Amino acid sequence: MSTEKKPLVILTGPTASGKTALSLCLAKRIGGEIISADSMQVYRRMDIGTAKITKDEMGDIPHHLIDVLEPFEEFNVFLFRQMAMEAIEGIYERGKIPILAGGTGFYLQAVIRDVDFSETGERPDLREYYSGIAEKEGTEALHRLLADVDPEAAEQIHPNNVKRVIRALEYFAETGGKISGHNEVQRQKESPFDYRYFVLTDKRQTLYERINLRVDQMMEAGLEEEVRSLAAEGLTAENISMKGIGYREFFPYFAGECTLEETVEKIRQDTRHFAKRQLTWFRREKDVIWLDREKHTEEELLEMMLEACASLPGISIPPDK
RNA sequence: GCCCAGUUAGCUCAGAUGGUAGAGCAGAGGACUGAAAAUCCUCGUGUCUCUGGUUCGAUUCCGGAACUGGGCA
Repeated sequence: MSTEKKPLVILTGPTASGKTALSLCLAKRIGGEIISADSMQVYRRMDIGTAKITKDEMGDIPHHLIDVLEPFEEFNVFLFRQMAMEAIEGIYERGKIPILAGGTGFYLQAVIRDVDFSETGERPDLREYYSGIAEKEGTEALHRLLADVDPEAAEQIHPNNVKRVIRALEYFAETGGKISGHNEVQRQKESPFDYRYFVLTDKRQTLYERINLRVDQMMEAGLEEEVRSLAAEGLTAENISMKGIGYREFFPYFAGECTLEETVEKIRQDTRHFAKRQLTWFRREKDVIWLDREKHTEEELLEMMLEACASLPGISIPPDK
């Protein structure tokens, strides 16, 4: 038991698994504040498509990292980690427990494992240069460039995964070092937190049904209008915010390239695929506590969480009522 | 009732002048360390509708049946 580690609760799971509601219950019981670990809910005016929690639903539980950016602004892990760490510090000062809630596994990992991204930034010019090479000479040619400077990374990254090949090359150009080495160092790090990592899940079929239903509800709630007005602001498929599911699918429709029905079906498909990828990510994480809706009621799940959290440093869980 | 077309993987369809078949989508698994709701990798045996016939051998050719479209009455 390392006493200097700070308490941290993670509540995640695939999209539409019901994280939001559970996170509120938990926050109330353990005196927590919620930090959204979601790459899209940070954007203002993207409410329906991100299934963002409303002010009403929040009640008196403070929420962080929601509605903090304009949709044309960039966002990435580095920024997330920085903002999340600041929020966490503030929560400790208030004597509360931070609850990281959201479905972006990569972001969660950056905080839990204390991954340092500070030594290099983004170089749009380099990215453009390298993607030019990929286009003109082929992905294999680009991959060979990486093999020359960082054979380990080249071996780990598939030639077709141009985005990651570019990042590795960008890293080398910026620092003169190998990204494979950087990753190795970060992987060895011990977490600065005493954390409980909960993953909410359910039977695959149930999850998919819920996703389909939720997409319909989003459409009824006016998703199309939401995306239209964002597009009217000048946002295009190129903006990072518009890469979000439920947004990017509309652009071909606006351009007259497909029907609304096709668009909606595409959103359902993309969301299902996304949920599947999330599950793959969580399965790989160690130390996760699975909360299976197929086997337990919501009350039981909450009890399981409270029990697991009881041993966290500096926590006090008053009995219910 | 007659004529034509179709019936092949969960779906949409391709295909072999006869040697038991393959794409896309769906689905499944995986990777992931400054785009992560992103990006990328891997995985296809199914009574080729049924039934007779021809044939060494038929899902492929011929006959019949069923079903589904379309047309004519």
